Amino acid sequence: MELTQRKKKVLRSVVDLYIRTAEPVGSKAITALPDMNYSSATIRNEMAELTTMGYLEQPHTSAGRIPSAAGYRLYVDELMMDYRLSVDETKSINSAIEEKMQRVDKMVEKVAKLVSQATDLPAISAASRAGSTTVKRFDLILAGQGSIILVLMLRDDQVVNKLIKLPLNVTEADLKILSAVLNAAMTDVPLEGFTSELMDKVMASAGAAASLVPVILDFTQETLKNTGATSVAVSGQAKLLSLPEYRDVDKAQRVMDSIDEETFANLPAVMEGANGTKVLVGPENVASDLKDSSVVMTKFDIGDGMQGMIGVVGPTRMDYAKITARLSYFAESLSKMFGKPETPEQPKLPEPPKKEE
Amino acid sequence: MELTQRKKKVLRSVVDLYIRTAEPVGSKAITALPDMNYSSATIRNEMAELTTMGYLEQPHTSAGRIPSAAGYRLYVDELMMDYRLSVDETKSINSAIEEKMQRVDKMVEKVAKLVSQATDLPAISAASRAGSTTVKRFDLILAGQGSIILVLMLRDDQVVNKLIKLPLNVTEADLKILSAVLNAAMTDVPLEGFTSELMDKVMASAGAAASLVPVILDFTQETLKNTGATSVAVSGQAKLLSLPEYRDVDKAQRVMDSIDEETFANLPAVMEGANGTKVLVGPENVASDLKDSSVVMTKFDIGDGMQGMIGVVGPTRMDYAKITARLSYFAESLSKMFGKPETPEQPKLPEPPKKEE
DNA sequence: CTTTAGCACTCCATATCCTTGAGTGCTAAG
DNA sequence: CTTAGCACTCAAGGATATGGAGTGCTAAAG
Repeated sequence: MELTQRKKKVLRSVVDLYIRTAEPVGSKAITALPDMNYSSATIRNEMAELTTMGYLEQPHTSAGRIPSAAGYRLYVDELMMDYRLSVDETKSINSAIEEKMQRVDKMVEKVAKLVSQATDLPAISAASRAGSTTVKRFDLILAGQGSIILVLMLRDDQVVNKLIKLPLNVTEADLKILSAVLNAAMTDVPLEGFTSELMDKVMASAGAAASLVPVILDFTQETLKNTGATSVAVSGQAKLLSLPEYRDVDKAQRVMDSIDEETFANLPAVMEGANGTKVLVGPENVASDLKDSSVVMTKFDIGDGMQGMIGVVGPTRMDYAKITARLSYFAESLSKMFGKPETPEQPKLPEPPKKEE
Repeated sequence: MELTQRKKKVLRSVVDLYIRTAEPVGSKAITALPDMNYSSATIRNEMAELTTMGYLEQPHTSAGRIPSAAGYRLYVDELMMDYRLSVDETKSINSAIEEKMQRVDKMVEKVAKLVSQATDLPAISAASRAGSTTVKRFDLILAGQGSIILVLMLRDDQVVNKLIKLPLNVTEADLKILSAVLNAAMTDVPLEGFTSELMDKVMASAGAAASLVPVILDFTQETLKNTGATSVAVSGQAKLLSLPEYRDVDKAQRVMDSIDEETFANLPAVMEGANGTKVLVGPENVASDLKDSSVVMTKFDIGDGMQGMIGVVGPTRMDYAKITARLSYFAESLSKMFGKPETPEQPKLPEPPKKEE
């Protein structure tokens, strides 16, 4: 059965009001709204039908109505009005983003904090490398007696290093040989390719510095493993506590516990395919403790083949329009910031001169 | 006025009981204790005196007593019995620590989580470099056209790197010259020494690769600045909510908000001088929102001239004996783990053979 | 056929009162 | 100095009343 225009209007009003007040909405409150030229009785009839249709619920006979999960779903998909960010909001989001962010996990942490501040809700932020990488280049630096610095440059131009200290006398020349061997044999080898035969082969031809090989390859494997990993950060859990739905400490705790890094470690997977912002209303959540909370999330681009995700957790009664708007804006700004290829301090590329400053 | 032996015993019992039950302790509960061969009336007299002396408090006339801040202080300083960790406890702490920890900030995060799990309280963990370091060695690696990897080895053997991409053709030879210049001029120079004269001088003698110099020195300064910074992590805030003193949501929120990274960023400073474990009881805390919570913290050694700190936040009624024991054990284990110079996979140092396994 | 005024009814929230019991302080006897 | 005894206090919890917001239904009006 299709919803009449008026039913939609009533439903939207109920959800809007409930989002604002967190109290069951009565027919009278609806009639008070501008643009609602019906008596409370009419609204009551409409609300009664919306209830039987499953979009509204009644906590008890003589209370107002609250939206059901289906009601929220419909609201999110069709009913809610676009929320336009105010200049102040975009400004504060922008200024928040402009802070310097250096390493990926620091960045993830910062972003989580910023999103939480911008939405006044607990936020999570994650970044993960799409596929696994390989090593593009090995370098070995002799750095004093018994100290060797291993520098790995990965396919995606990420560079990692490790200081190796061995009570072992190796010469510059030995290292040259070893690095040549490594570069010949182990570059472009994915993690799965680290077979013991291959490693033995390297070992055999490594020359004087052979005893370094195990350390080097261990570290390399470790690195390849890690760069595939997701880093996740959570911020602002305590914000839940100021919302009336989480006055119940136990509930709050359960929710806060499930907003843990692990629970969301696989969320980027959930985002797979979906583009734009995704909303999970109450029971649509997998984690049982989130069954009466909602999650809003968006992905963004970090460049270098990495994927980022930001999201917030809040009561099912959250201001979806506002929150999704802020989140999308955030994601867009972040994509703009990171998505581009890195070109820092470049001494002005020869570009067609433009007038705009 | 000195406390009699019996008063101390009573006070200790009250604190112990209150820690266990979180309920005001009555005279009868005390008499029920083993080793308390006095009637409730006697205990009442003692308790009355302890109250006038300021060690105990009465929520209202007809309630039992709870320890005052002064009471806790005395308890922590003199009264509490040493808590011996059970084998299970040390085991679980050890196994928790044994997980691999790689980078400093990852480590800090992990430790916070572990401590929180071990104590069932919100935990913070911080690490900071004592003084500022200098660069021990510059290396430049040519990694394809326009890509140069800068590798800095710091005084404390920490190694950092940065990939520099410039649309610029430099040769291996150019880099050799540049790195020689850098190593000659900029090693062992503290952050304050980065004067513009010095930097100009380097720039002048840098040869073909001069345009790299600003990027390199910027990054170097940035690095020196950062390594001095403290990294802090918090974990397990939600654990507060299961404690009766934080049933009051507002209070819980205030406390959780003040267990923020920033508030504790300067805590390592508080630990300055103090060695061993430090306990801040209720009003002894600076942050006003922590005035009725307590903080227990310990520092540990990370080696490389770094200082670490772990701490927990909880109700004033926390099991100080148990918590300090666990924390100290944690700190010791961490110190053992990090404090030593790193000597991995070392093929057995020649040591006087010992029988103990 | 739709809308609306009117009214009886429901039921939660809040306030009020009462009871119960743990715990105290004091006194007087051991 | 210790302890039994007793009157007193006061928070916590249960029971009961009351007010009010909101509903559903009916019947009249548009």
